[in-house]
Amino acid sequence: MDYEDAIAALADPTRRVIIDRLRSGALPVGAIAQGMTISRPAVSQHLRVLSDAGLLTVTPAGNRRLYAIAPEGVAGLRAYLDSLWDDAFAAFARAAEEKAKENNDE
Amino acid sequence: MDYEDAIAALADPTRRVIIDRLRSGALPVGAIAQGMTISRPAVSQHLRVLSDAGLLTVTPAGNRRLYAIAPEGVAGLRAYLDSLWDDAFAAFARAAEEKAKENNDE
DNA sequence: ACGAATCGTAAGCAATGGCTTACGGTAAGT
DNA sequence: ACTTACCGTAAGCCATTGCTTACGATTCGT
Repeated sequence: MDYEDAIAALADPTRRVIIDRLRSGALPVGAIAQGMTISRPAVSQHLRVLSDAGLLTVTPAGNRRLYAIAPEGVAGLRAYLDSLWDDAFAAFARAAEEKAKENNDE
Repeated sequence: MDYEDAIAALADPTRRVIIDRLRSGALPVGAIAQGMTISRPAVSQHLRVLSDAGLLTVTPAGNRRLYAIAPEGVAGLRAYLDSLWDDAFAAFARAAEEKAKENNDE
């Protein structure tokens, strides 16, 4: 859907670190910020960007808020890249064939 | 080469427009810049970023320089996203099962 | 050999983005 | 009820980035 926001969100290295920490499952903000060099509010801001991009889901659990990776958001990006790869490979193969024919002509 | 540079390069909307123009095959700089709102040097700068990220190949052809999408660069990004999707989906399924068991207990 | 075309690069400027500190708001513990 | 813990938001600062104009280098056409 909005793969554009998703790719912009994942372009930031810090946000990829956050995503990596959520690979094994949902975590509250404090646990995510734990051991990171930036402040907790900074992490919150990054989480906001990732959620807005559709890459994370938020589930309030009492005192805390659990963030988890949204598979659908990742799927959107995959669809874009798959389409891009199909076209890129087709164009590449076509160019290679073109070149082979050229070499044959001489 | 690095998927990190590749995703950062594709995060820019203007650079995605450039990539889209190369989907059907290689083009010289002038043809790419044709019809775009930004100046030709600006396009050159974007092409530089995309090449450095391993997303484009450059082949000098006499007076001009032909830019084409590098399938390998796109493949690197796909690998990262595939890995991310695998983990995200596994965590999602695990969480769903966890929740189902909870509902059973009461 | 000379002029035109194609393209990359440098310098400078305006805009965007990420970080920190400070603060407010809600839920849990006692 | 009061304190503590957890978290989001606002304001401000600094670095990065994307754009333009100006210039230099290389190649094609005549």
